[in-house]
Amino acid sequence: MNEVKKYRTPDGIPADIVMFTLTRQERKAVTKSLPRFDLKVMLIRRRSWPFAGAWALPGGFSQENESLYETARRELKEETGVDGHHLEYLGVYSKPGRDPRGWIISHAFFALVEEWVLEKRQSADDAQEVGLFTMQEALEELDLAFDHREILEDAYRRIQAQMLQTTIAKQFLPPQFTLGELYQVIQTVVPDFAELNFIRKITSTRSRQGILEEVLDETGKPMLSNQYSQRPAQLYRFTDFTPQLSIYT
Amino acid sequence: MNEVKKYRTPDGIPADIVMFTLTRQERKAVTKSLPRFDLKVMLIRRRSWPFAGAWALPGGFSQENESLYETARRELKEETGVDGHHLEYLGVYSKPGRDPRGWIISHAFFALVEEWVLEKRQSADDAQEVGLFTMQEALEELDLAFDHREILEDAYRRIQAQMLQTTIAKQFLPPQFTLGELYQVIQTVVPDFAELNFIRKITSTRSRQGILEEVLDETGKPMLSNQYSQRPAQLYRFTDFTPQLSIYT
DNA sequence: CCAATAGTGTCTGTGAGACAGTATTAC
DNA sequence: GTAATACTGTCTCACAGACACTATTGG
Repeated sequence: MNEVKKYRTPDGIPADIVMFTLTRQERKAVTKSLPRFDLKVMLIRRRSWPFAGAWALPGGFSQENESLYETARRELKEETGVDGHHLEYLGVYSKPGRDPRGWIISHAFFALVEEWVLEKRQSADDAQEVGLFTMQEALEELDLAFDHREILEDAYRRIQAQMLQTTIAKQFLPPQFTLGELYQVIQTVVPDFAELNFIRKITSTRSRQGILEEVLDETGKPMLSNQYSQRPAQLYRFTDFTPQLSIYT
Repeated sequence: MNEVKKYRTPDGIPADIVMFTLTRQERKAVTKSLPRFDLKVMLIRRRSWPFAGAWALPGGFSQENESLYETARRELKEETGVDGHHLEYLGVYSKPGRDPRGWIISHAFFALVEEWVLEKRQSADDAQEVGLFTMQEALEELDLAFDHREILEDAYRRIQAQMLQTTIAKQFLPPQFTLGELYQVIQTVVPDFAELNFIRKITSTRSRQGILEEVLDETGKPMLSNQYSQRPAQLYRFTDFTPQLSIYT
């Protein structure tokens, strides 16, 4: 471990960011109805070699005076104009030959961003072509630059696992929400998720001392919302509690 | 992304490996008894600057023609003399100043290794001082080099989560094992784990179509073992099934 | 018989899963 | 009334949790 500098060192250490957002679908319903969403990812079109013209994940090189998380945070802020988003490390991509420019080891992060942030970015930036794509479009119809398809696949798997095992759903929800909204968000990210008795289970005794709690108003009465339904629905919020999952219990 | 080589680049990209093993405790019981284990980690004592004399995780620098996983695999094989162990990526450690030698970004992995492999290594290598330490010793009593204490803490958390959420327990078990053995392994890694009705739950109807299956002999009769108990116990093996955990179900 | 592990019996309460039915309210 | 969502009723079966009890067998 003390032969530093005798060997060849990498040519660059970028951080690439998978920026997820939920976009709201247009719905033509005669009465109020629950929003439906699409999970989308932000990509930028490369203008120069290599992979000129291909879509790629936004990213940038790390500098000596910052950690990789700080690199990612800086890039995310540069891309969105907003700070404070959920940003999480995904992994390292270091396969030889992954970047024709040389020995370049990329660190992937994923971020959860509100729709309006990316839309603003999309319209504001005339220097760079920016696009929002569904997972299917990005994974099956585009030829992404570098190994970004692999990164995106990993990120997709990760966000799906996180959606079911953690409370990151809150990143896509207002502080208070109805169970219908929560269900829509989960289903958007994990289409296979189907729980017939979702309300039952999430409000059952065990879960009641759990991840969600009812929102009460000043007088202690349950707070309702009829934003998405005729019949008002109970508002919930996430607690600080994160359950420990186990396959053995 | 096309300004490569104009900027300063890192001075080295090592992979550091947290090598976990279970060591068998001596037990003085009058009859056959279940083995008790300690979770231990392998450290090596540094001989040169920086942190000369301090204990550190084994590791080595990545080369241009290999991915970081391959670096880790190579280092693991060099350290143990054995290939094919469970080896998993843990994360990147890139805080500025973490290594006085320069801009050095480390990638941590953790590996699960059998006790005998490390014991052989320990006695065979007279060039390097090698030690096996319990988590408590390593985290509370030693001053580890670099940020290796932080890495070790992360690895400990990770292996505990993995032990409960995946079937890596099988890495510490023979292909066929009794439920008592499995319970000991889980409890060694996750001391908080306590399930009064462990056998009940793991063999209940739902779990029966689950992660474990009974081992049968050629004639279809259940296979038993009395290695650790007077009364023979049913042998089990892990299936290929890995359940999807969710906080919403 | 004893020690040590490997189970089973039993009881209560609660959840899972399926699906029908009722509630609410803007339009 | 209708549409859309938000629940509640009801039923069966299985599991969770607690703890006592029986089973096995080498020494």
